[in-house]
Amino acid sequence: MELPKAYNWKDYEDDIYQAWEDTGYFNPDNLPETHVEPYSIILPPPNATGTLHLGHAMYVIQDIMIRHARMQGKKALWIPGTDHAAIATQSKVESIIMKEEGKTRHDLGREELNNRIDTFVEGSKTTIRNQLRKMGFSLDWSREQFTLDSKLMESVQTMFQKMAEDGLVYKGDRIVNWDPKLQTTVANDEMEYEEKKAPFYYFQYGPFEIGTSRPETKFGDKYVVMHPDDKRYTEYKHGQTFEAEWISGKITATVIKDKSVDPEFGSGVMTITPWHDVLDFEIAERHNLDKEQIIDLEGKLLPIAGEFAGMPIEEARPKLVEKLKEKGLLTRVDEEYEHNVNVNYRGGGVIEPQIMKQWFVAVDKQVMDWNGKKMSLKEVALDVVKSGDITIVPDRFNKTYFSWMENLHDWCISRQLWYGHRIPAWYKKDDIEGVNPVVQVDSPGDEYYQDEDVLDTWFSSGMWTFSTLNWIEDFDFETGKPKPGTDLEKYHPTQVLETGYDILFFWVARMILMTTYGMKQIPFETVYLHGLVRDRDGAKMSKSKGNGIDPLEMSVKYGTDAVRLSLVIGTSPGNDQRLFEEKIAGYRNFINKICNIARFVMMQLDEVPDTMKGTNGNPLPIESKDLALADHWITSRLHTVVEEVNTHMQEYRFSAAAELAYEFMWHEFADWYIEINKFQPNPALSKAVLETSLKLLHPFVPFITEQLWKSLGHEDSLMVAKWPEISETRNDQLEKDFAELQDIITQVRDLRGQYKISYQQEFNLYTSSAISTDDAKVIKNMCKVKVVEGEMDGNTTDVVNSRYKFQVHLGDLINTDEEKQRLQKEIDQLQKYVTGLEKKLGNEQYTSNAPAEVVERDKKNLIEKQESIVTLQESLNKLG
RNA sequence: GGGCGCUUAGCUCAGUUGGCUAGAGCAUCUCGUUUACACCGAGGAGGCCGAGGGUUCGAGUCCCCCAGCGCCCACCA
Repeated sequence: MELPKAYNWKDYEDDIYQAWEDTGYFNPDNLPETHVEPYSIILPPPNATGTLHLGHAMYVIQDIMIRHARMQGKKALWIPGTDHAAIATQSKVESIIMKEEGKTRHDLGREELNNRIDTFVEGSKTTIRNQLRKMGFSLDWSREQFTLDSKLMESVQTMFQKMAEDGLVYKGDRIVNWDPKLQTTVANDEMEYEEKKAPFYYFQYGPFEIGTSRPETKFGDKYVVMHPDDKRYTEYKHGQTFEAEWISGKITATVIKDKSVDPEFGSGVMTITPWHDVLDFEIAERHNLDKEQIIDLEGKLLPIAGEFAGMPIEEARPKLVEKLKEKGLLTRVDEEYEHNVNVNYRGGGVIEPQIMKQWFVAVDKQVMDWNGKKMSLKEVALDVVKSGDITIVPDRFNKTYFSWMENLHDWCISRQLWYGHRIPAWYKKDDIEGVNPVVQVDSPGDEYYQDEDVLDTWFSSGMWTFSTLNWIEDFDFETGKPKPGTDLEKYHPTQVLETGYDILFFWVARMILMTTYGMKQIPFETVYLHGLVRDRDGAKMSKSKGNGIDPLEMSVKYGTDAVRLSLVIGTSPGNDQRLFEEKIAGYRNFINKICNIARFVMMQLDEVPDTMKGTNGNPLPIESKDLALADHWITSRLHTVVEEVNTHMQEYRFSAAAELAYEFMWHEFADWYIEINKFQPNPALSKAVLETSLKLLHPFVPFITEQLWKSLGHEDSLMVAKWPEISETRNDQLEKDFAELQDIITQVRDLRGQYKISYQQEFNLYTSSAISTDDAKVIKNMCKVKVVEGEMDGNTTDVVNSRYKFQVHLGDLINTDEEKQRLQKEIDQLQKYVTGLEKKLGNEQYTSNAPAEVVERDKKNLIEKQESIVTLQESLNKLG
């Protein structure tokens, strides 16, 4: 097949992807029978909120692992899917509706809103599917999943029911993070802090001075709390009461002593508002104090606030301060106070803690059977990582995982949204408070109504590795094991979870909790955490900043393969990377290089009889005795590279693996071997080396390698070609011999350049000892010099074992001053090195403690360099 | 307050269990278009591996300490 000089990915990529899909190999059921051992990865589902960004392009790591496993003859399964992302999706659609129609969700009603969201989500899913295809991901589309599909819906609700039966899910009064804007609770880790400057007020409260940045919560305060050891307040005893003039007249307040108060902060005394502050809530729980609601769910003050009732807090605050000031209770104000405001990171409002009835997962209740012990969810989650059943790459995240898991509190899983998995709890219609639920998937009857809330989206995502493998049907709840012969049995636990480190807590930790409970298995053997993709200045990419790089735009401009390589090379797990266009362009050049290498090889093949072309899939013809040094060398190098790439792949060092294959292909195969092939052709070997290189590169750059594979006449896809295995035939001596030859060539070229000898001129080259005719030919052609054979000692020697001494007689061409300087500099450098080596070798501790081969190498090195110095010194002397 | 990471060539970054005279890409400079490729080839210059201590025959790599940058968690009445 004829290939163009420059590779035009646009002409190939879509067709190649279509051809892959046509083979059916993305589905492991269709793989040849030789593929036996299961290997599975579940794609972390992108949110169905629109389009994919560059972060999602990091899925390429998973494609590399899957393609690698598939070529290794495993039954490789990679399941795609999308997440309904309840709060993110609902608020996105709500804001669209508000913008376009000026309506709220309450105007539409629950059913209509969900219909609108479904339509939106369908559109997103189509876009996402196309984007994933465009990136060349070998996903099994026949097993595609969506977190709200009916089977998954049933799985989630069944899980809820099971957990409720085991007492792991309960309903309770808890202080929760309430978002008055989106009208929902927010998980702790869904909040972010915004630093704000706000006045900090000090008020007289009975005999105490108290400080607050939130005076509007103080209406119901009737406790003052201080540290038990605070010497300033020893005269006040725990439980003692006192009278105080406050907002609406005299009140009776109680002294509480609690260690959670920091005596250094403010006056060391504070009043508490248990209903609207997490810490205050805990103090109130400890001492059994009354709790009173001050602010409603809309963020407005309740009747307890008297004349301020009904006001939003921002409005009430200054007015209340004014009133207290008039009463003479305001003692001072700190205008420069900086504090953090909690904000819903999903684009919601300022969080107002509230006490509400919510559903929780109990993480400390010991009801799980694990390794013959009763353990809690938390204990199991800690155990599986501590015991090494789950490995986190890079391992420094173990520490982060442990500290997070150890501090985990019961997890609030109910959300006041309309979109998502509705909680399968049912109340009698007269049970308005919702205190006696029946928990089951289906409605117990007409006299019941269902809980209004939906589940936190991490509850369903936490089940992702097994819910996507048809857990609801294929898990035998009687035996606690997957049914034999099912996907669930074959592919679970999955091999790897590959995701960004930013959701280690959000997601990875919850998957471990949910899976050890639901499957009695770990969800995955290895967690590979990649870094975040940033712009060239290290800033996070975001739409609002406009510094984002659209992966698809880059794919069109430089080809998908180039984008994929740029995301892999030069990166390491857990560390952020900076990506910019020039980097992608650099890899585009490499893709073009591969294409041209193949073109050269094919042109060469066309010029030789078919019998010399080698046959498809044959092992390298390394055994042949007729090979020239270059042939031996490239073969040996290839084996070395294969071995090292394999090690890198095994150790999850994808950057190193890709870089090595890249280096070999370009700077060894193309720059040296192919150059030599121009006058010493070996098309069969060229082809074999090319094919093995294509295999090594395929997981990284699947499109170009597949295209060339087909061009080389292969029927079946490169996807299922046999991955190159480690070979015994590498030969270090050969590699060294060739390195010497390279060195000679470099020297000669250098001299030729130095004395301005043009290609047309000839200059004679004498070697001081025998050199094989093959090598002489290589030198002659690579350097464009004439090799005078008459000066050799007659016969060619065995190329493999010959040693060279090399000397160039340049006669009149030499510019003595320059040459003297050059030689002297070189001698000085070498002398320095030799002195260092001698000192090293003179040290007995070194010679006896260092590995023998290292010492040996140093000794050999020393002799060589000493010889070089002598030679150089001779040359210098000759110049006078 | 607790924890983690980064600091290596002008820029972006690799560097595995300590062991060849510390690497790559881009940028730069010199030379070169002989039909695989100018999205190219040959070569050069450019580094007290953040500072300071320590362990070791030997440290970019391990330990301690410091500095700058970044991130996570907790707290902020």
